[in-house]
Amino acid sequence: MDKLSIGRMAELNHTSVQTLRYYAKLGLLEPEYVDENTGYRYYGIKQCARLDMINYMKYLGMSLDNIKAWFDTENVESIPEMLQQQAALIEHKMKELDQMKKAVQVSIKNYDTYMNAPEDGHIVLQHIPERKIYCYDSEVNIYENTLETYEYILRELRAQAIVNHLPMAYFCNVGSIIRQDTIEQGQFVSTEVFLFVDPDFEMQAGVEIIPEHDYLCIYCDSFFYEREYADKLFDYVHEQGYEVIGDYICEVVVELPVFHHDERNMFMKLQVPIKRG
Amino acid sequence: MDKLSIGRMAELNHTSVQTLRYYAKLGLLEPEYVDENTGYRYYGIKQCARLDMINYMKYLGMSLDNIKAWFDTENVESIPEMLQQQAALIEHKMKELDQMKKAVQVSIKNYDTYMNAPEDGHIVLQHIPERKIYCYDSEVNIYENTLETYEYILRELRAQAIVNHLPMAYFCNVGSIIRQDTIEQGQFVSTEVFLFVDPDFEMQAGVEIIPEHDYLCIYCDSFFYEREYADKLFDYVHEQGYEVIGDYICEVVVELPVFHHDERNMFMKLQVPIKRG
DNA sequence: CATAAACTCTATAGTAACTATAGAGTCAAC
DNA sequence: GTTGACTCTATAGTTACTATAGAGTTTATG
Repeated sequence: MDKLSIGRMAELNHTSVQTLRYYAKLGLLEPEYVDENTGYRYYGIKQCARLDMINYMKYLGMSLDNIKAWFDTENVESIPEMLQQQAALIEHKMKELDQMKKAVQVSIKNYDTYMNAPEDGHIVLQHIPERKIYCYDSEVNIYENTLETYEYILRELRAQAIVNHLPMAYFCNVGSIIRQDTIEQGQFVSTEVFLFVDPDFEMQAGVEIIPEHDYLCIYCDSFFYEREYADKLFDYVHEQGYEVIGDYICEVVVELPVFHHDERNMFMKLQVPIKRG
Repeated sequence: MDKLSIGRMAELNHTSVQTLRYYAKLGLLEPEYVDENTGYRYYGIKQCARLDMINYMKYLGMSLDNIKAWFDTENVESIPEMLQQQAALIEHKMKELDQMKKAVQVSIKNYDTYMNAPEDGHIVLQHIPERKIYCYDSEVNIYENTLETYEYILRELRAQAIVNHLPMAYFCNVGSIIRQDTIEQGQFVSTEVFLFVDPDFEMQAGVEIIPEHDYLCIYCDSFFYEREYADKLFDYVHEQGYEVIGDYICEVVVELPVFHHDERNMFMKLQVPIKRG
């Protein structure tokens, strides 16, 4: 008496008939009574308790397999431990999401920069606050070689970043750097690439701070024009009587998911810190 | 020249050969050159750019299908919009995780209460701070009927909670309530069940506050002994000359995932607010 | 009581983003 | 020329279900 058909049971518990059949198959929740002739499943109302527990454990992020194993052992003492594990798991997922959120925010900011960038080739003066980067020295001059070398160097930077457990999120904002002394020697040579990290990222080998400064900036939409545009930038610096007071940076603002033969399509912001000479 | 075998390409990009084959099959990243005779895939180093973009978009939470659709349209203008969508999605997931975290914390707290509970049948005086509950009146006396009726009433409470968009998280902490006036009439009758909600849960129909008070409490490990234990509690109240100053509450502290015939196995904390008479 | 509508059964395929395997063929080095 | 490492296709498995087909059962209505 008081047996519930599978449909009614599903309805009462806001689930589907298929789900109940699936649970029955897994041995997670077997109907109280099964008609031998028709194979019809009939549940007792008290079985809702077990279904509630399944749903609750599912909600805590456990897999059906785990839940079943749980029910099979019926070990009450280890409940707090498993709850602690779930708490840790949730904490971990939250951190991941936090990283993702940051990554998206950086991308939004960068696309905004891209959309509102001054005309290509136009030089602008801009105050840029302090930034933190994670640098990798490839010991190969980026500008002596092709886009292919650059790709290899980027792979190495990434490998380094992975080895040092930097979150994936940072990978959307890379750049290359030419040191002040190299520039002063009139050379356009760089062996270092970097990625921007959070201001609160811990200091360690490879991590350095780029101080706040006034920068002269020029935007450039192709890897192949960087040199040309940078020359223009430095010409301007000298023409206007500015003095270079730090490293030159080529920041990749966005990479556009539009490919010419699968090649990178980058939008870069070339920048050099200056003061009135 | 400079073609990468699938293994090398996988290695450079910290992914697996199968993944690359899978992407090729989906048309997401097709090798630059495929040997007609052997079917061997060969990639160009520049194709890493596309793979980077795939990984980045994946990291933002997009599906491969979406990514492909994206590449196929190559619509740069809608990038900010899609980034905003991803941001919203992440925000939503974070809220969900937050609820889960709360649920786990409540469970941890409850199991702690359970593990450290005074001896079964022992009466203790305890100060309990203000709590907020979401109440549902079934209009059926819980104590006149069986566990089965209780199950049905719980289903109704849950249905109500779902209609009112209460998060699932709250469902791990339910109880029933007997109003003060009913008790004063010497009746042990309740038609109301509830679930605890966050202190910051918005006030609405069904939500009420249980004020802070000193409570006499007794713990009980079976649905069937509630009446008996509650009697004991009230006897004690009178013996000791206390005065009941609010509603009686039967709080289900934990439900143990140990089933006798799939039945609920509850650990309850019966509590009545009092003052010195 | 007959019929129709609603329900249930089993079995199979599909979902997403891969991983794992078998069995056959290919490449690079010694 | 042989070995070992690599790659190919094709298939099955993963999770927690959903969807479907085709057959049988229960319930409501006339």
